Amino acid sequence: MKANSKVRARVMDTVTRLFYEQGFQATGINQIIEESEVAKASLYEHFPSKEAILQAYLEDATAQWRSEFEEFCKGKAAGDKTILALFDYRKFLAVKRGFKGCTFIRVVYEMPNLDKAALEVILRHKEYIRKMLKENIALLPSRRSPKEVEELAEMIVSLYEGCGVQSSLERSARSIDSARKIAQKLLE
Amino acid sequence: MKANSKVRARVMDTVTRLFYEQGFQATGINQIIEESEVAKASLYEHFPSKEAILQAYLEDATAQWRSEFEEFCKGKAAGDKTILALFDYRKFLAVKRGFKGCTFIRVVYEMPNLDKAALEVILRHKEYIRKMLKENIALLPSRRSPKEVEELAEMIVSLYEGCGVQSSLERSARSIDSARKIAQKLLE
DNA sequence: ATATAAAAACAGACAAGTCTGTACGAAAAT
DNA sequence: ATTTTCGTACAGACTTGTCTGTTTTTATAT
Repeated sequence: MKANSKVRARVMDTVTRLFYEQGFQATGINQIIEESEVAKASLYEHFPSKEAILQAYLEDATAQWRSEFEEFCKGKAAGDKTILALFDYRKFLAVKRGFKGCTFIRVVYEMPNLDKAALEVILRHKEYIRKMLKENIALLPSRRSPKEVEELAEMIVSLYEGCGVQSSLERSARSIDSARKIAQKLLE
Repeated sequence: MKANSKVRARVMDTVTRLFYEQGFQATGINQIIEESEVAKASLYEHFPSKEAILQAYLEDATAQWRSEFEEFCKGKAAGDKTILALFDYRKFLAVKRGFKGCTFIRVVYEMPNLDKAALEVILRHKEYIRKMLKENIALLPSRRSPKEVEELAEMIVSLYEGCGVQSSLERSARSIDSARKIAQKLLE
């Protein structure tokens, strides 16, 4: 009964909060066990190391992102509406969490020599977004060549990542709103 | 004779390398003094704390960035050529340093509760870039309203920051090349 | 339902090492 | 002669991870 244990869930809840607020390195094992209300021995029964916690966290967080985003898109038409929802979701998260930037880029930037497996999870996540963009761009009324689709997707990815960075510098949603408007124009 | 001391310069050279390669937190005082070939007492004679080293590093690095970028623009016409040089310089740096992203965003993302003074230095730097963009956009032959200038600058900032993030994920210059092309098109 | 066996979570001490920053007197440079 | 740099020992607090033994929970058998 290790898989559906409550220890794992409590640890994940805690690190989801702490890793985002403080960063991975600034969060110690002792703080994790204290705030999860879990014994140290129990934690190490579930995760062999702090690195393993990070790995599990990234897997959970990317999955959570996708499911919440898909929820966010419910009721929205495919095409431009879904693409714009990407910016709406980013804004929603940024406001909720105090403009500290993208969870995943944060990890990559904090640890330039990141574990290969961890980077893999993040790349897969970003690939999911890119694919979603391309599919939805292809659905738009104005017909575009594959090359044009590719280029527009690239541009929206840049806008998306760029406004995330910018909003964390300014600690405001201004750049996200702005990026959304620009994207809207590009999608016409 | 503290200002033109060699200790300060050697420490700055070392941390410029180490902070970028490993990150600030992962770089210890002991590693700094060892690789700078400086005694610990000497280091603390020049910098009251590790935080102070970070502050001096950010000031030096932003100043260095600007002077090197201006060197990079020498011989280039004002307007679109200068704006595109921003991407060329980013590519130059990214290739040279192994695609670990923007120096300054790295610091912001690594330490979400960064010192106010340190954040100030970074914001000033990013403001410098934005101002440079607006000035050069205004010089372009196709006349634009102030609002259009503002919006185009915003877009190029996003492209610039976005491709920096993207290139560090992919560990390649592809996204920088791509962003440059898109910028070129937008500037027509 | 109740007794028993097995699994899981517990609290906390401890090891072994890291970290930043201070203090000392000696050596070197100006 | 005065300032700077040096080497190094040290304090004190922190780090991750291990280990021990106890208590609680869960599953099974009667």
